[in-house]
Amino acid sequence: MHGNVGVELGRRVAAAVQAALDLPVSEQDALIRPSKRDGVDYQSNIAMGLARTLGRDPRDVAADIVAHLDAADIVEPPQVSGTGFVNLVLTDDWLAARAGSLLDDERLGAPPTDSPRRIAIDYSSPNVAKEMHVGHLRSSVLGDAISRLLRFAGHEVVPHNHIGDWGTPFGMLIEHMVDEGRTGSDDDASISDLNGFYQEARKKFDAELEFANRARRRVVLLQGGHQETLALWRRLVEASARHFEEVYALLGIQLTPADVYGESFYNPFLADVVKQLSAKRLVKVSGGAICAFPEGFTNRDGDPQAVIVRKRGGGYGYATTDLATARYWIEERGADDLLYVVGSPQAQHFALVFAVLREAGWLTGDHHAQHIGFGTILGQDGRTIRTRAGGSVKLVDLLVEAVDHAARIAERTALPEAERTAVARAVGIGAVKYADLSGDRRNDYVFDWNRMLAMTGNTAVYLQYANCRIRSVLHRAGAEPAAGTPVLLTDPRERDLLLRILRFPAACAAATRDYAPHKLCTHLYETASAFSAFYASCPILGADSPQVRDSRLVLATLTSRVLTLGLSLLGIEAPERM
RNA sequence: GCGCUCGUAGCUCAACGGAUAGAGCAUUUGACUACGGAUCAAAAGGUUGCAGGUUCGAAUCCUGCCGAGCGCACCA
Repeated sequence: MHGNVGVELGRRVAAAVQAALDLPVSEQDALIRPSKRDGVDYQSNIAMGLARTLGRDPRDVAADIVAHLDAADIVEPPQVSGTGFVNLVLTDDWLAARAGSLLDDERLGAPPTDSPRRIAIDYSSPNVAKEMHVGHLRSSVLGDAISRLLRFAGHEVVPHNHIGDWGTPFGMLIEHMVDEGRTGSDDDASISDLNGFYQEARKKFDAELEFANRARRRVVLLQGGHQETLALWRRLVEASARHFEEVYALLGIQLTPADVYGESFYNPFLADVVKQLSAKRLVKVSGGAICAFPEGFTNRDGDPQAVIVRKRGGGYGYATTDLATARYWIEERGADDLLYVVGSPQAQHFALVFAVLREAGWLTGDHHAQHIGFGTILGQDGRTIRTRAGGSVKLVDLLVEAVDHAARIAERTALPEAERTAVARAVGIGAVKYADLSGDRRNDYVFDWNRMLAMTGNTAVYLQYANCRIRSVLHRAGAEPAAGTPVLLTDPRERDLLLRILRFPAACAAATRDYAPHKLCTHLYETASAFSAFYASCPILGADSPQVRDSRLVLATLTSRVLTLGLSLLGIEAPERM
């Protein structure tokens, strides 16, 4: 019995098609869909398609399938309806038995994949010496949620944080450190205001020719491995790393210092990448630069689109780094798949890089490389979000503000101070992350405190609150129901809720397959809504009989576990009380 | 100019080629000494940007327009 109800039904229907029509079809071909018809749980849409190839009446084909369907242990006798739909209704007995068996299943019915892969995923990617800003929020939040989902599905996930720690800005920064005398070993704290330090250096770089020249020479020293320069560079990187860790801790992002593979890491491989591409005759010199011209891309003049792998002056750009990165993860680390959680504007860049990788043979048909693009966070004015002064919004400021907003909500609770602080954090951070995850990632969205902290509708707070109500009831009940407690479906809302709970595996699978956390969000919201309806009309502790009370405690327990597990897969906390 | 993404209720968003396109907010109307009302139930709200096409069936796939955003050689 497959944990995903739709998959199990698909197998049964596929077997029926085989038996009735002697046609080989897969469980996917069975086209099992949750039905919107009243009183129908699932439907199979397979008969209409088969009827065409068979030259038969779709209703007859459907009737044939139904006649051969071996699923009486799961569903009521199926009905053919409309133009050839097969309507499936799960039996109450089967539903109740499933509920009982989920009680001691940590995964709530979601089976691990039967084809686990090693997946290298690139997300977050902040820049050294620059404070993290809202521009890094979506990549961090989405990448983290997708990583958690993939790991839960049973894949080996290797995150790598591709930080910007190399290149021309570092000559400028290091030279500024020297000018300011911030070279002593006890000066680390003095670079804590990273943004300010960067801006000072930038200003000086633009204004003073002499400084600019020194900065350029310093880049050469850095890339040439000059010891003192490298030592200063490392101090910058370390100061930044501390800052990243603070933000990740506050935001609940799982990236650690061990996951950092910055641009500098790939530096030793760049020359060889160009050499190999050259040996494969995939590059030529154009305008003084060494370029690849992958098939099928044209630039604005209608000429082949260049991917510059070595710049005119001999330096390397980000395309080369990305090529080296991909090659490293595939060849050195044995990755099957490469995922990049990077904003949609980079779509063409990745298409070009993937094309070059395939032409070079580094990426083969066995590998799956995908750019997981996402839309921009907009301000109330519908433009890219900025501070009133026009600068980029610091991520820490944004998160602190989120926690402050949430603290105002938590103020009227009677919780002890320490717990209230933790709740404010869970609610505030959860609101920000959920706002980022609950819509299709491709869409831009407008950042709006009121909407993301709303206590009704599809928000993290609503889910967290629903869970707290359940936890409160369970706490009052004294003990959680034991595995094997019989479930009785005495009210339609109990059945609705249970059916929803049993669809959790399908929601997880869809969210994972499409790298679409919002599909899980939608499901959690529907689960919480179904619980609220159940809760409003089905007394749990005050149920008419001990049997019904215990049965409802099972439903409440399972609901709480769906919400808690689901939120955790999104990287969001579910407090006991709030 | 070429390419990519998007256009769904007043607003914010769902909908794996399937039946009568669904939620929330806002609006209107009901329900309660309430296991946490931060709730539930119901009404109203749509020519899915426009026009063709493919299909038994299209918001979804194809083509052309209209509109929005982004990208298209040495910043990453």
